[in-house]
Amino acid sequence: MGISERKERQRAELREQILRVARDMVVKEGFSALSMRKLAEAVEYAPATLYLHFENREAIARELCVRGFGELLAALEPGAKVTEPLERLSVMGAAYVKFGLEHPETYRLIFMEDPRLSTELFQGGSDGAGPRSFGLLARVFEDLRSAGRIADTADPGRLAETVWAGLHGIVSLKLTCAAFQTSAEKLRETLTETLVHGLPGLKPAR
Amino acid sequence: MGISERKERQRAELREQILRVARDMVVKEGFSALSMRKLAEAVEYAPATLYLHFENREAIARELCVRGFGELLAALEPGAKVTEPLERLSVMGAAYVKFGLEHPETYRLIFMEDPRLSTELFQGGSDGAGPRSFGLLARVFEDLRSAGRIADTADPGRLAETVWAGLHGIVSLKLTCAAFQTSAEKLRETLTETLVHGLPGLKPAR
DNA sequence: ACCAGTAAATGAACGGTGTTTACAGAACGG
DNA sequence: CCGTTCTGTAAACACCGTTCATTTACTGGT
Repeated sequence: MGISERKERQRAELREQILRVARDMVVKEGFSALSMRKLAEAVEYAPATLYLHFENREAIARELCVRGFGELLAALEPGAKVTEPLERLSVMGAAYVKFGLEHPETYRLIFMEDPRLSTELFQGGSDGAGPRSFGLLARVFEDLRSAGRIADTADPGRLAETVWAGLHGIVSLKLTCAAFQTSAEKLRETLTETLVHGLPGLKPAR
Repeated sequence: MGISERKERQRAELREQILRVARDMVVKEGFSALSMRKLAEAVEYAPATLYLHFENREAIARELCVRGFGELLAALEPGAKVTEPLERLSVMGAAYVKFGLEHPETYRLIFMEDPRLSTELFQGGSDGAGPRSFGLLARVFEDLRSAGRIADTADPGRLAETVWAGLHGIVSLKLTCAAFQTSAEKLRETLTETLVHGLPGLKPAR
């Protein structure tokens, strides 16, 4: 009875091929250039065939989102192993920014296009790539707190969200407003450094 | 010879009406819902007529961008009058975030769509809304430095870019990833507070 | 070996999109 | 009054995502 298995395999294979080609199109020319007709042409099937494997264009984009986020998570994981929390913050932040700049269209797809594309990434208890990667960042501050190195009143979750927002701001501004002069890496450095130590040499008003 | 002036006036009026209706469409349903045909229908002209007033759809979007940024600048200006620099940072930051959340589609158009839409905003010496509003933020740190309240070595421009990126990160994440739990205003507060004073009660590793 | 039934694939259509162009009409200056 | 200039448009072009009736291919059962 290996025959239906082969069919299942072929089905999965085509699905995979569609996603591969779709990914290429997005990476090369952005999400808006992902056309169902061109995609069908590229995989050498009729447009209607795509709808046997995906509900619609958005479903393809969602799948690309999930996989893209998986890559982002993978890019963050090495840095998460650094022991010293503040150094870890630095390394992971740099990895995040690097990923965003090296995969601009993937990053756009996940974080800058339609909210519907990314919602599923960020729900579901603590499994799911979204909460997982967020957890990696939050642990920096949990570790600092449990080591008594920051105030007990500090909220690790909120600090992590703040850092994430800052990193995202750097990447996404670089991707849309070429105007910013400072390099992304220097901005990232200033961000983490200043978030940790405050403004250099700050004195109160007198 | 008031006749050609009247024509000129009528021409400008139609142009303005097109922009008004286009703005409404964008504000209500987002940039992607801005259709030349629907726009033509709404102003009761044939689609081709729109091309007598704008080069193409993108040109309309660019104009909306410029005006939207003008509104943002106007929203920032009151806060820029606050004397105490750190309080000014707080007030302006809050105004920025408020603007982004209250005009999501305008904000998206300026900062999260095609880079081509916003490029012109950020060039041209120190005139232009882009550099002007950036200057407002940079002055916070210039003032701090010239008052001897932060280190001479601190770079006001870089600090301003960092803050801007952080604020933008907060707004744009709120607009695309509903996932984030903390409210935008609390994130903004944490961002500025922490950027100024560093992590609360930080002690070095021992 | 044939037949029924199922799954895969498609051609053609529907209703949209931005944009161009050839043409019509009105209004104006001389 | 005529010729030019400006305004406006219908029609077409080349796309787009999606649906559906129909055909094709194949497989399990007789």
